[in-house]
Amino acid sequence: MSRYGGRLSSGGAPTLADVAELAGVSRQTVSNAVNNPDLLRADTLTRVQQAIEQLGYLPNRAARNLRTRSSHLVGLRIAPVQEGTANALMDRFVHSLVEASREVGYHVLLFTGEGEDVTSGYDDLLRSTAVDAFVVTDTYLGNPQSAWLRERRAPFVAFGRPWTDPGARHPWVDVDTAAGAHLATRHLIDKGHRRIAWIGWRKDSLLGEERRSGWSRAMREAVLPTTGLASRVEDTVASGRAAAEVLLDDARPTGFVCASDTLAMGVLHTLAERGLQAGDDVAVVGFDDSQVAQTVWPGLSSVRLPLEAAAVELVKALEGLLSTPSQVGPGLMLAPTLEVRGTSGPDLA
Amino acid sequence: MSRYGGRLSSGGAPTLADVAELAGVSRQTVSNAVNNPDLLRADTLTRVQQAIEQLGYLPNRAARNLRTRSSHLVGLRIAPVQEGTANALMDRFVHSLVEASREVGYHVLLFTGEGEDVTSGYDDLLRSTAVDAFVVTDTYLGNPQSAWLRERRAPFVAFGRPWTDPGARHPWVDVDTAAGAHLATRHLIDKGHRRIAWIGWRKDSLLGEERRSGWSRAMREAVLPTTGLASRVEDTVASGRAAAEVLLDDARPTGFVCASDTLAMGVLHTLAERGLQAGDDVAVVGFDDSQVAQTVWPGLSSVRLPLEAAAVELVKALEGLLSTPSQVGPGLMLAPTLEVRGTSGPDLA
DNA sequence: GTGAAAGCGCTAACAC
DNA sequence: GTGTTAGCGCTTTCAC
Repeated sequence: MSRYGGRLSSGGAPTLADVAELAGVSRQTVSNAVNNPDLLRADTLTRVQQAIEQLGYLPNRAARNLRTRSSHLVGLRIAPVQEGTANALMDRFVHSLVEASREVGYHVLLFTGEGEDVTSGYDDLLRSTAVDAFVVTDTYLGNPQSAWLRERRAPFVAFGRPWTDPGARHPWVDVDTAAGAHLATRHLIDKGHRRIAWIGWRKDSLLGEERRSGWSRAMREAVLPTTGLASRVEDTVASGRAAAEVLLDDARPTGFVCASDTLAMGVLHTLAERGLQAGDDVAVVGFDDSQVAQTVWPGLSSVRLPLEAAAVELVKALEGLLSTPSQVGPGLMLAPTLEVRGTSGPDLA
Repeated sequence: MSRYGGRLSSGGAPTLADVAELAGVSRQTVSNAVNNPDLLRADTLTRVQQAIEQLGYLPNRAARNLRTRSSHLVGLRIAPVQEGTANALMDRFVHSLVEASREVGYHVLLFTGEGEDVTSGYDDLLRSTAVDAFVVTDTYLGNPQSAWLRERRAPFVAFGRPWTDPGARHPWVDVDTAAGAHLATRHLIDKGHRRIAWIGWRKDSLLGEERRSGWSRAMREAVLPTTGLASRVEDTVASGRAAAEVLLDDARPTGFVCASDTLAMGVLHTLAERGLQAGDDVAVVGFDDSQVAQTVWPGLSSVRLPLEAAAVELVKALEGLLSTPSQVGPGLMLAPTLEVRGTSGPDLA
């Protein structure tokens, strides 16, 4: 990839015309060499490729974008960090999304919602043809962006199923978190626990209810009690701690399964305050496999979401969507795994 | 922002020509209305703006980019998440960077380094004119990208000072982490601690040595001993734990200041294993104010870097760089703060 | 298989 | 102040 020392057309980066001149062909042939190599005769192709190499030519994106009416950019809206929580799924997801996108010739463009109006960021990007498509990540109930994007015929794929949108036609990928909660609960049952509490989110969270169903199903299957063992609170450490206090006093569980690592950390607070050993005295399993779960003593067992795989699948769906828009990608449900750490404790006698 | 129902030129999004026709002016006048409004007469401007509003017109980016030879995109390389550590500075930084960029009309484009060759990702983006500039975040010693970018006359700003690059001409913003370590150490001294240990990084980390200097200066100023109280290890929880064990056995410190929350978590592991109460028995202060520090019991005191401010300053520098490239932005050093939590413990008697 | 012509939508430079 | 002209670098269409 040596730089050509000669005179270029505009003094700036080499263009198609520069390559064409050097190779002694027309501009069109160079374009074909780049985009449809099999259209050229072998020797012409070689000659053009040498010229490209020599000049260090790379197609100008703006020109290509203008001509092809596509930017090869996908938009991703990122939410602010929730300080004081363990919630940080985006890092892993974003990195994987960027890598997977690059492999199919796309780049990820970030934007933020301007305060209240979630759709404003999408609108600008869409109407100014800045991105070809979006990756939507927060599809929780009541979020208008899916329906909004559909109305505008904006191509998008979603991480998260269309919970209540019956008209949804877009490809989506989601994680079966009920299976995750089931996995976590089953894990504690297998260790000998009989009274396993659930700390989840408020009832209006469909995702929370789904996770809860995994716990209750596992308990039901094992013919274990659930009455008085469930709590629904906000997703904060303080709420998790308070819920754990009440549950420990009233229901005497020997294990906790939580809808998030944030809530699980709250449980660990309560245990620490009462001089109880997480793992030895009371088992705790969280959700999301956050860095917090990974680094806290003695290691917080946690359900790990396959974020990397989700991103890869989303990019696949995106590729299909943009190449053959007619084909409706079906939804894809991925299975989470369980990371077993110290707070699972030993097998009970 | 109502959508115009009428017939558009190409059946797609409205263009400058559509607006011009509707407003009864030339395309150039519409362009001026958008980019140099004060060039128009008030009534013309109003008429054009109404037409723009009516059509829901937004300039086509590709066309504008091609013409102005700028993409209004800045590239940011993101590294994979370091699993098993508490290190996750990027989330806060990226969000702030995206917001600050948007306010000056820029978007952030993400890319990843393809394995070994750190510069390859930059090269492609640069030569294909995909981005106008870069934000470089890992300026640690030996990282070739600053020098590489300078050679290619690629505009960039750096989060992190040019540690050893004497030829550096680019604007940069950094955090005075020596001041942070000093703050943390001083905090423990003020609480009555006399034997305060340091757990930092290996000697070849200039950043690690800088942080260490904050500790040693604070100790020296207070005429306190440092001999045998410092440890240099890798940035992992296990290393922090091992270092804490040795230090507790050999040097009997009552407090620890660590170069990262990851190392501090290692100290907490050792304390928990020995039945010692973090805060009450031994004080611990970390670095980075990670979510781990915020959620772990009883709260890990930690030095907080002003990442949001750093991002804002970088965007300012970027703006200056791209509008008046001649003006060399000087380096800017920001001061960290200390988040005091439970592991600081009570004041000693 | 290769080349010539046209034009994507916009803005810089100039004329009026 | 406003309109006209030209062209950014590329790809699509159609001759040859």
